Amino acid sequence: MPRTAQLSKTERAQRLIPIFQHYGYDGATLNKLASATELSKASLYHHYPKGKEDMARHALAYMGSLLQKHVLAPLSGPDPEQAIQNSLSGVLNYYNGDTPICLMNSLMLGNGKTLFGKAIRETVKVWAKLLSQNIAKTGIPVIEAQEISSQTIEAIQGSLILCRIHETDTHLHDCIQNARKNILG
Amino acid sequence: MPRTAQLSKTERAQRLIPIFQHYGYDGATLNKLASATELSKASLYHHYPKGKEDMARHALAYMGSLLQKHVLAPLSGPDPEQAIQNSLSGVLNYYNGDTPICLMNSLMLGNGKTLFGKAIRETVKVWAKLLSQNIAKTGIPVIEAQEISSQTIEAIQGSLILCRIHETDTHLHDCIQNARKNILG
DNA sequence: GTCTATATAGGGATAGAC
DNA sequence: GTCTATCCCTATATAGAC
Repeated sequence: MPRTAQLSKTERAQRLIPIFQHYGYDGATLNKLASATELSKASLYHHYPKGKEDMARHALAYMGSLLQKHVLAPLSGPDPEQAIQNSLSGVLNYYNGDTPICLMNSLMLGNGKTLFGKAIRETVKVWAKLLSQNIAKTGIPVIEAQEISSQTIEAIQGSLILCRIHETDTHLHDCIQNARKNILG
Repeated sequence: MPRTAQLSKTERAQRLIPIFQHYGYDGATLNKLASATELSKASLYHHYPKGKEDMARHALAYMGSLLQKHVLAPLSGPDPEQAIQNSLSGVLNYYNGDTPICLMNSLMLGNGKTLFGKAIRETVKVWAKLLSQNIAKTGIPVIEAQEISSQTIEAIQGSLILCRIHETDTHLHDCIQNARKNILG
């Protein structure tokens, strides 16, 4: 355990994330990022030599690790129905604010899309594939399982949009409830 | 018909919109907006005295008029099932690119959210209310109709996110197909 | 590893000629 | 109604002291 820095790498990522979520890549200024981390702009460059791009990359990587932990890893369990159940619950832990926001979505505009669009696309593909495989394992035809998987992820993303618009978390919770019903009966 | 300007107000709005859609409010620079309209930055200020805020406001207003025409007006028809059918078809006309993008969604970050968040929220509320009223008129209990309406708009927004990520329009078309089935059987 | 100070570019916005 | 030229400010990034 390094005892040198005031904030650990993880803690810094946790401070950077809300800025990118609320302002997007182009709207996230170094002044905002410096305030959030309680560092000077120059100090930020010590930790993130390539500047804002590095900061966003680390923020995205940290959220990627949380997605892995809460949403994707559960989909590798032995029992498909339990796996889906756990993964859907994990979605609520992954998107966990009063008004939950998807960092990947916030980074899909302007320079953010140019820099991270490909990585985000691949992440979403992995999620959709793992979910569809589990749905198929419950006895649903593969083609149909793929459709349900895709619709589920779309519903989650859509609910997050409405959460952002109405500044609430109810749409996401309702969405997960519906997903449970639709997939698991 | 004024024959003075090279581009009409509507034509200018049509040029500004893609910039705000792809870059968001903060990412849409005056240089990009000037290029898109084939005007100098100074000329833009003649048409939009308050600058970028005015440009985004006009872009949003123009898309609002299209939403009214394609999606909302049909919901005032006499036959609720036909109204829903026409409105869902209208959604495909409203979001009409190779990779359809929602301007309101692109403006829900950073300064865009500060400036237009309230107006966007009200627009979505109107849409949800009109849709739910029509669903209720088909004989579905009001509470349930509200849920279906909300879920439909969420599904549309979610499908647009996936269209943006995968650079396609298929998710939106599939979404509208499913909405037809879900609501109209 | 942190900071102040600074360099350089680009952003939004305006003046004023045509 | 359009433009060039300009202004001021902020944004990103770097230099170099501590």
